Amino acid sequence: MANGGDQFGLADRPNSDCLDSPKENKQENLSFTLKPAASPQTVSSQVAASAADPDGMERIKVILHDRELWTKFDEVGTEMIITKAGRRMFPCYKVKVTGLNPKTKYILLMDIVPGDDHRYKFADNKWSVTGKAEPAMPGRLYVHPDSPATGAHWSRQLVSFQKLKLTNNHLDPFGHIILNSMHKYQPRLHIVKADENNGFGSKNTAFCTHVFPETTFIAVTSYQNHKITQLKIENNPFAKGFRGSDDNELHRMAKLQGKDYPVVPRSTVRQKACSAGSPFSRDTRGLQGSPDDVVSPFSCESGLNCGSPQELLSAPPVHYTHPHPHLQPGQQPQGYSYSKRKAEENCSPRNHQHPYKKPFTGGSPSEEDSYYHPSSYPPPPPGLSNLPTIGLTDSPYSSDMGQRQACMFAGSEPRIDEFNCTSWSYTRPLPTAMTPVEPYPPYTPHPPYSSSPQGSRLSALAHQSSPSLGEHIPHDPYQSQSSGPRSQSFQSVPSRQLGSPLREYPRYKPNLSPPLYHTLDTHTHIRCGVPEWSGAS
DNA sequence: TCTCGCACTTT
DNA sequence: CAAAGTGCGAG
Repeated sequence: MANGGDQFGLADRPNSDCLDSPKENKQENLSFTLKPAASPQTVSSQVAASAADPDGMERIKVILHDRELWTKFDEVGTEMIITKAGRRMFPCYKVKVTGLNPKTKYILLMDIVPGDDHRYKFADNKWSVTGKAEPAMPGRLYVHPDSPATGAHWSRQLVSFQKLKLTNNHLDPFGHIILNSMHKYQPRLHIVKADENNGFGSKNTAFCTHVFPETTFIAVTSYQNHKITQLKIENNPFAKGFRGSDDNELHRMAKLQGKDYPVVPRSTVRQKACSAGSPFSRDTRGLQGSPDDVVSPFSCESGLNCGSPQELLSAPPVHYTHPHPHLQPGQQPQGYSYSKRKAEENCSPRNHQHPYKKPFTGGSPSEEDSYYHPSSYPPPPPGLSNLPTIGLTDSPYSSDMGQRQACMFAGSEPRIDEFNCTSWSYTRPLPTAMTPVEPYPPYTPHPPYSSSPQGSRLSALAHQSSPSLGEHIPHDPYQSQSSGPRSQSFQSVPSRQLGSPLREYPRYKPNLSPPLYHTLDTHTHIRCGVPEWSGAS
């Protein structure tokens, strides 16, 4: 249980000092760059940042909605069901975003990256590492259906990613995010500036990434920890039928069972049985490797960044490894975020777009619209730089399509060279147009995603295929963070500064399939740029 | 472990 | 009312 919080070991994060934002009720995440002088963010300071942050990305703050609920799950060890058809996440990922320029258009998207390189098992009422993680799959991005939209739009109300679905089907044709069961993951939010001047592809594309450690979870095909089952039943309206408190239930159960069984809902029973608490909290973490303390989440390179998300993605650079952590002065407490200014464009010719195309068999996804896009995976941000042009200007679609979802795939392998360039495509909802070419990405054993540009390089160094956050990092950046004040604040790092290396995912072989890239006209693929930050170049 | 159909729920 | 999201439990 709660012992410490996460069982995954994620929880504790360093508290960074960076900002502490006021965490009071809610904490907000602040993102700020840590530029050297950057002031922490008070509001005022944020404003001031403009010079250095022309795009204002550093002023963006993101607050995780229902953080208390996320924390409850996190303390037990959040599990998210993954199914062939796709399963929503619960708790639902919703955020409040502030600090956006009301008139500027932004694209909000999410991706879910490996939390570490391990495969887990749940035995003896606790999670433990059983081996090395499977190669990551092609990373897919879930573009919020309202994208692109103005800052005013995003700020008006909570931004919900409730339609995002998780699947274990490597050939998923719906554009859902593909994950491996019994592996740990970390959702990330990316905010990409999409103004008219620079469509996605432009080199100046600015973006920032926000990570809330308490949203880390282990993907499962069926719940392992009864406590999680219970929390889901108690909090998810759709599972109300399993709530057992009442007699009703018992009766109900009886009916269902039709038999003589005792009629107590299992979950209830289980719970009780287990109630002892989850042992694992800490244990698990140990598993992860991170010693509890450890943690430094991210080391900051220049001191600037501290754990940038990127890092998360990417393998931690060398820095990472540093264990201990104490946070460096720039770190932050709760979530972290980083922002990058622009990516340069280098596109490497390489991107392969991989053509795979397959007919979309699946029939059209009924779901609303899913689109796939290749992208470089992980490093989102970096990649982001290349977002396709959606309609920045206004895409006609945007609103209409409110529903559509877009996904980007990671496509090509990101190797270093290549990886600089990422291509993204964005599809619109047009059905026809959209047909994904390849609906299914072939499953590649290795994932495509490498993330960051630099990553590639680094990665090489790092080598590890797994990018997981945890791994390199002394594990879980989050961990450290989580503990304290979690969530909210992030660090933002200027992208350039991030030198992070990224994690690399197993690279994907070109042959394998690149992600699909299809493209219809609609989407464009934008450029690849290398993020400045990339490597240290 | 994972998949499937089920009854139940929300939307 | 229909569609879709839930966990359950047998296979």
